[in-house]
Amino acid sequence: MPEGHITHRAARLQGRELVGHHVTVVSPQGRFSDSAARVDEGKVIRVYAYGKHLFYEFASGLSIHVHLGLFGKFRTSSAPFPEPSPNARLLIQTDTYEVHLTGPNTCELLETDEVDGILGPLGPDPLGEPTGGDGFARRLSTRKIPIGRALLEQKVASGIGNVLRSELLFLVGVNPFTPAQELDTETVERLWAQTVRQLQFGERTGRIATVIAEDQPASAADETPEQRGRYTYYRDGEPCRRCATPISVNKIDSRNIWWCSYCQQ
DNA sequence: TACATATGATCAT
DNA sequence: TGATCCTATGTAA
Repeated sequence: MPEGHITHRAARLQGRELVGHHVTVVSPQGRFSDSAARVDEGKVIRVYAYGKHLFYEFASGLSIHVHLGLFGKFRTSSAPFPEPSPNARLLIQTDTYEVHLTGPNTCELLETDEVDGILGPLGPDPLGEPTGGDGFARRLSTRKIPIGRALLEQKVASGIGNVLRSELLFLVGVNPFTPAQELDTETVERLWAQTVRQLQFGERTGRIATVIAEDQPASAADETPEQRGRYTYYRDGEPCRRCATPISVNKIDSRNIWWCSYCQQ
């Protein structure tokens, strides 16, 4: 589920319903109960995302910090509300709308300076700061590690996940194992521009889909949901949509990365 | 019933 | 590099 587009989309859609309202905050599962009680009946003044982090800011100055991790999911509903899962870590309700959160990596209550401590180390967010390309380039220029690894480091750019890193490197024609600092300026600029573009598209649609019309197969009936609309992700052994070379897969730091050995030399 | 797997990140060694 | 945390789902046994 969660790359940067998901948190930004969640912040936009949930913020529309929650900001300005006094909300009920509880933790059906129990592990966030003490914190929930401290903001229960409080007024939400802002819901925002930075990279993969999402914050609900209350008039009291306290903020709920959520990071979905690999398993976290939001479910939102209008009244009448469904029965909450007993695993729900967090449940936020107005009279007419609710946010239901399961499986987050992080769900904690923070003071303002603690929020700053979370945001401080993060690299530019392509959705929050589309003009952050210079900062992105600066951070890459000192890294000897493979670009495929650097893209997942949230201090390089915040919001890129495992789907997008494979797709981005295909779109700019770069081999994932190229040392980050060896990329030329023009390539890094194209990489940033694609990151902004793809995350913006994902924010609007709720899904990372990178394939342009002329590369789109006539029938996608035999494609899995993971493969659909993507050049490389989960397509190992399948023909490249541009050159028909079978897509390769390898591990970088125990996570799969897919690429085309012809288009990305 | 058990196991594998997943768009993440941290901490210990 | 490996262990660990978090949840849901699909497939194997």
